[in-house]
Amino acid sequence: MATTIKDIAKYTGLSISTISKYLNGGNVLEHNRELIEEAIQTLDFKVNEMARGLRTSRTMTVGVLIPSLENIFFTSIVSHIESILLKEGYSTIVCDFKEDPGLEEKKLQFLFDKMVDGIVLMPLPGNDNLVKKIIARKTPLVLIDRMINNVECDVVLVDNLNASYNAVEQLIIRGHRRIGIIAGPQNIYTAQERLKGYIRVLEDYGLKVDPSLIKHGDYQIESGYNLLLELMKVEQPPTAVYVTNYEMTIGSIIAINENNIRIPDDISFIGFDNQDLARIVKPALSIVVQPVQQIGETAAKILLKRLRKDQGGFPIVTRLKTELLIRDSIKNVES
Amino acid sequence: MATTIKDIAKYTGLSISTISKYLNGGNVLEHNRELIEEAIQTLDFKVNEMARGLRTSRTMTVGVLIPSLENIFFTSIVSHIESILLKEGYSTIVCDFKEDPGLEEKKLQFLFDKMVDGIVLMPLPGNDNLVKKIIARKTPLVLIDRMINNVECDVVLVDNLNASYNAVEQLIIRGHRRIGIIAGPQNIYTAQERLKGYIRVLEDYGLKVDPSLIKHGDYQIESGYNLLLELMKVEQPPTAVYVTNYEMTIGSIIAINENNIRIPDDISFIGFDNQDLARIVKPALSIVVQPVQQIGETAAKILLKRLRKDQGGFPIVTRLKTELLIRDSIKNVES
DNA sequence: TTGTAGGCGTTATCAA
DNA sequence: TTGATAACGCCTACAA
Repeated sequence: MATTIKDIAKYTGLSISTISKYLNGGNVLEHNRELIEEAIQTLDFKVNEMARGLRTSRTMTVGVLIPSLENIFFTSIVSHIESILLKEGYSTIVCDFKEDPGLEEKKLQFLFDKMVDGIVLMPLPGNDNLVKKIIARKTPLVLIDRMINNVECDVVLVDNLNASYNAVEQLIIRGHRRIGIIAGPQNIYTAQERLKGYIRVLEDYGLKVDPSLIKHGDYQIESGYNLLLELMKVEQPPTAVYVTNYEMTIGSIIAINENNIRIPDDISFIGFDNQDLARIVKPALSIVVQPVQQIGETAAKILLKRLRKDQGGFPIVTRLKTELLIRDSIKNVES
Repeated sequence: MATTIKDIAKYTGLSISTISKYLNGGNVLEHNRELIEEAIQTLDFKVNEMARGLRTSRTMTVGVLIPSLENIFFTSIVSHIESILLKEGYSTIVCDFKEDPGLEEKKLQFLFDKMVDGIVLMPLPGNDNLVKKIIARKTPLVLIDRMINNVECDVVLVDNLNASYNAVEQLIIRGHRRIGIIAGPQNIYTAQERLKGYIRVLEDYGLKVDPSLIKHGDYQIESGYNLLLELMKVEQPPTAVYVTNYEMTIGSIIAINENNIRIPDDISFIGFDNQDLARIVKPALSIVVQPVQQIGETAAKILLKRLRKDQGGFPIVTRLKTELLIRDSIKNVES
């Protein structure tokens, strides 16, 4: 049997309620404090979270809901969330919904049933009412990666617009005038932002935006593969291409390899997200790198703040900067 | 306020204990059964796991302890574990210990404090007493990826020996006689097995095992990089190399690219673990693929069995087969 | 088959 | 500051 408050009470000769008070930060005579601490040490006492939870209806548990556990971008964010929360005694229940909206709802219900104290969510598009549901239950919530329109909520974003802007700008500076983009789904927030950055920088530099150079994929490997080939078949093909997520970057690279397209001679290339990838591919890829650690830590810290009932600054919208790694996949074009 | 058994009792006019009995699979009059089910539906009743847990000292929670959350091999196993457990109402607390033995112990303690009902562990070498600790507490435990000597425990393994055997055999069949291996740490079980398979197949085919062609790395990218270059500098370099985990495969590929080594002309290559990688690299890589889904599902199912107090077949040692994908990275050597 | 009553380990209220 | 006591929601003898 595990030791309980009762045991501590016996050991110290104090009452249960005094021990409980001490445990929750109340004032206790110096002498008693020492006594209690000694008892806790020697008896190896740990509060029973379930009993406590039953009384306080707090579970010291938070749910993290992400689209997939087979995606390094997501899991490495989770990893950083988890280590922050753990320090405060919270355990993290990770659920993925395999990119399936139906599952998203189911898993959320699961988390509700488990009575998590808070939730970190990376929402799929179109499921905005899920977010509303969470908020309606007053469960503290931090969103990651995208905002929901007309809903006030703490959110950690990446500055996708400027990420694109800076990436494409480097291509322009190096003389490229026809630049293709493999963008994401039009209903996904991050995809919209990344596309906006592309368009804006072209406009800022007085270049025309050619719709035939804008391809919308679904963020999966296959569409990266197909769209890259489509781009190469355009009447006047681009001299450079910018791919806006990890999976499509992989797909594009596969297409490039299988079709003997040369980087950067046939096409200059900027990809997204994964540093290892950048080095594996030859020549070394230029990529936009997202600050996964910061994303995770920021989300966790905001959630902890809310868990403490601190509503300061609500809603906190954090926008983190990406990093642009320029490697050997970009060619200078003579003008 | 959430609805409780009490509410169901009121709604149905039955007593709390009858409801409870029903909930736990006891016999109830057909008429009452329907009544209760109706009440549960309309009042949207969910048992309070904390109250139940307080009584039964079960948390309906299992802990999964893996070396890292930034490794697709691990996280995709976790993903499959999680979806099986979820169906049975268990939530999964994932902890990673960032490849740090100190953390491993800490996180385990965390799981104990959270009173998880069971644990799935992928243990680091040398921390065998952790496993013993878990067993001593009688917490159901399933090991993944490696066994512990002199300890009886359910475990899900991959047939690493034959994985290596088959991979290297393909190289031999294609005429290779000097085959290098980038093996893992000598104290890691899987690494030992993979090396054994390499040695055995060489012996079976009457080839001599040349120690200068066996390099031990630490399963990290960097060592894959270094060791591949070392192998190429051996007096009589190998014509083929077999790399025994994902990270070192990446490292090797980077080294190959940066040094303009050609696959398969300069060297034939078989890597490990990641299917995407195989396609990204040009030419397409041959690789050993581990059955991540089976690993996860098997582990989860065994754990569930134990959670049900079913000790049948203890200890269950499952050994799963790998798959060998042969692609374009292997050259036929004329003899 | 159903109901009564006690207790799981904690927190919170109120007196002392 | 401390202590007695009543919940929190559920399960489980035991009695009816």
